[in-house]
Formats: sequence, structure tokens, C-alpha cells
Amino acid sequence: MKSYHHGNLKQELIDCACRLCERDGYTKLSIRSLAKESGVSQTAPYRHFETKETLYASVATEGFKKLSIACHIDADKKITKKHLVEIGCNYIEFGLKNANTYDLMFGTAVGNFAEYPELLESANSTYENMRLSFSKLASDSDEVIAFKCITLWSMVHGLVGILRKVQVVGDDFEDGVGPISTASVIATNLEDHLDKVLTGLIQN
Amino acid sequence: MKSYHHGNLKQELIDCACRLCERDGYTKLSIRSLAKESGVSQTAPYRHFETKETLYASVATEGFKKLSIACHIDADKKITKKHLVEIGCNYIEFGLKNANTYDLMFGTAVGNFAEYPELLESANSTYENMRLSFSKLASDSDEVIAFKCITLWSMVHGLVGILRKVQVVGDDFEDGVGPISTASVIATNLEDHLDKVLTGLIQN
DNA sequence: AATTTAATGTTAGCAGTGTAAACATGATAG
DNA sequence: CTATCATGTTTACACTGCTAACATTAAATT
Repeated sequence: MKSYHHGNLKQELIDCACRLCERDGYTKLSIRSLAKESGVSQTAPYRHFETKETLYASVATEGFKKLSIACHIDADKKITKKHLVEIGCNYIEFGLKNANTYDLMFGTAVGNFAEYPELLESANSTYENMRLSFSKLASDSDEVIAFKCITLWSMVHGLVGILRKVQVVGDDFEDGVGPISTASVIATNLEDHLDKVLTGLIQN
Repeated sequence: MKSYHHGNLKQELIDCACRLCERDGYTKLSIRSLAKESGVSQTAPYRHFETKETLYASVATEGFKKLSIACHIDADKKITKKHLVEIGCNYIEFGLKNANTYDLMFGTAVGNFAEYPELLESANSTYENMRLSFSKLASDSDEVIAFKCITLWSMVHGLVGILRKVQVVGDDFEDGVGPISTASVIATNLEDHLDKVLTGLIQN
């Protein structure tokens, strides 16, 4: 039988939001439809999320947790360049396969991460993981490690954006020269590509 | 006196939309407020824009035109690496200074560029300009040029995203190691940074 | 154990949104 | 001069985020 109190509404709303957000994009997500989906009144979600942005923040938090997991590699002892390439590939794969969630995480939907401690923490933790991997590669100074880390991150982040957009931009160039075909070459040789760029990055 | 017909509504709506979009972000943009701003009835814009996405597409089109201009460099004859660095810096500067418009251009607000011929053209033309610059640098094959072009683009695109996000992510690391401080080092030495990365890119 | 309190749910309602339909106006083509 | 068509208006609908007032029940306090 259905009791007055749901019991686990907050988590169910988040799960549901993650699902719908990834399926339709966060723009299409409405608190009301979410409530209906969970079999609860229109305004019930407001007991758990102050505003819609708070809900977005929760979905983004889950996103960063998943991204962290996707980028995690099992290599406690020695990390090689190959490991970094793997991380990069996993990152890009995540970004392409969870495009809508990725948008929410890196777009302007959530204005200020600092207002949402859990989001802040999950985002920083994703960064910290990547940083640790770099620190295990060579005996660089902390500054150099951080620098390389940001550089790799911006690289894979950029590739996610461009590879995705390019699929949508159309291609009125001759074969092999336009953005689409070029990007798809990169996409299908992602490992080689990252390896090449990382080589430049690591040896400088 | 005010005539029944506005005379130049479409362009005024676009201009106004560009302004409001950059000021408040495209999410806050409403067709109704836009109409009010132009002193016209709520539904008048629908004579010029089939849907809101069509309006978005127009704003994005303007964005790509401005980006093209921002990235344009006067160097008909010989292009050097320095020129490419300049292009990259200008690109990043545009992305950071016009963050909301940039979001509209590269986010999911406009789903399929192919549905908006003008947008498609302005986006491709931005790419084509960048490609031309690369083609004037060295006598690479078309494929190599396109490859380098996409790589540079994804690099600066990624930097825009990360530099912007990082300002908002908070920084609970020791000085000089966390994402913010590292990113700001990169941001203030943007030319050096791009030069370094481009060196690796060009010589491979 | 009884009672107070706080957390969580519901109902009703406001102001704002995108968009469609029916109608009004006036510039332009015949 | 008249018919047409692009452009504007009015009205209306279904939807949205969000608030306020009220209902129910779990948890804390006496």
C-alpha cells in the first residue's frame, strides 16, 4: 500500500533526474514531470531541492562521481604514459556517451559550484584523481604536475566538445579535409592521437 | 509616430537577443521579454522565428561571425607560428569575454546546425579561416592541415571551458597546486602556453 | 507513554513561458 | 484600384518554477 511519506524520495528524484537528463537534456527536465514520474505531488520535490538549480547540482554531482569512476585506473605502483592515454580515452568516451549529463556538468546550468558543497567536492575529487596519476608518472614538482594535469584536462575536454559538435556541423568540404571527416579520423584513432599529444606534453 | 509595421523587427530582435543573451545567458532569454523590449506584441517575433531554437540559431550565427572576426589576422603572405598563437589567444579571449554567447554556440541549445543554413555556414567559415591559416604555415597535406586544425581548435576550446569552470570550482589545495591557481598561471601566460603546445603539434 | 516538534507530503494559486489560431493592417504586385 | 501577402495583434492553452497554507507522520522531548 502507498503511505503518505515516500521514504526515499530524494534519492529517487535524483536517479530519475539523472536518467531523464541524459535522455532528453537538462533543458527538458521539469520538476513537475519529475514529481509525476515518482508518483508524488508537484511540489513535493521542493522539500528536497530548494530550487531547480539545486537539483541540477545533484545531477552534476552524480555526473562527476561517474566520471571519476570512468577515469579511474588500477595502477597503484608505477604509472606509464599508456595509463594516461587510457585515462584520456575514458574521459572522452564518457563525455561522448553521456553528452547531456556532461553538458550539465560543464555548462552554465549550475552557476557557482561553491554554493553546492557536494558538487564542489566531487568535481575537485575528479581533478585530484587525475593529478595523482600524473604525480605517479614522473618526479615533477607539484606545479609542473598541476600544469600538465590542467593541460591534459583541457585537451580531452576540448576534444569532447569539438568531436560532438562536429558531428552536427555538417561538412561541405572534400573528403578527408572537412571538420567531420578529420574529427572522425581523430575519434577512431583516439589512442594514437592522445599518445602523440601527451608525448609532447610530458617531454617538455 | 509609431506605425503598425515595425520595419526592421527581425534585425532588431536579433540584436536585442544577442545583447540580452550575453548579459544574462540564453536560458534567461524569453521571446516575450524580447518582444516587449522592442515595443511589439508578444507573438510578433513568431513572424520571423519559427521557434525559439530558430532565434537561438540566429544569435549563434552572429556569435560565429564575431568569432571569425576575432580570430582573423592580417597576414596574407607568410604565416608564422606566432600568428597561430595569436589566433589561439584571440579565440580564448573571445570565449572568456563572451562566455554566455559561447555557451549558446557550443552547447546543446541548438541541436542540429544542419537545420539552420546560415548558422552552418558561419560555423564552417570560422573553421575554414583557421584551416587557411594553417595551410599557409607549412606545405603539409590537406589531411595533416585539417588534423592540426582540429587539434588546435579542440585545445583552445578546451582551455576556454576549463579556465572558465575552474574560476568557479573553488580551490582547496595548497597554493600553486590546485586547479584555480594552476589555471590562472596558464591564463596569465597564455601565449607561452599555446606556443609550447603548438610547438609540439607543428613539429610532429 | 504522551506530547511537542520538525520533516515531509498535498492543494491551490501566481506570474511567467512557448506557441498556435484567428483576426487586423498595410505594403506591394496585378 | 484592388487583391494578395507579409507582418503585426489578440486571445487562449498547456506548461513551467515557485510560494503559501495546510495535512500527515516520524522523531525528539518531557
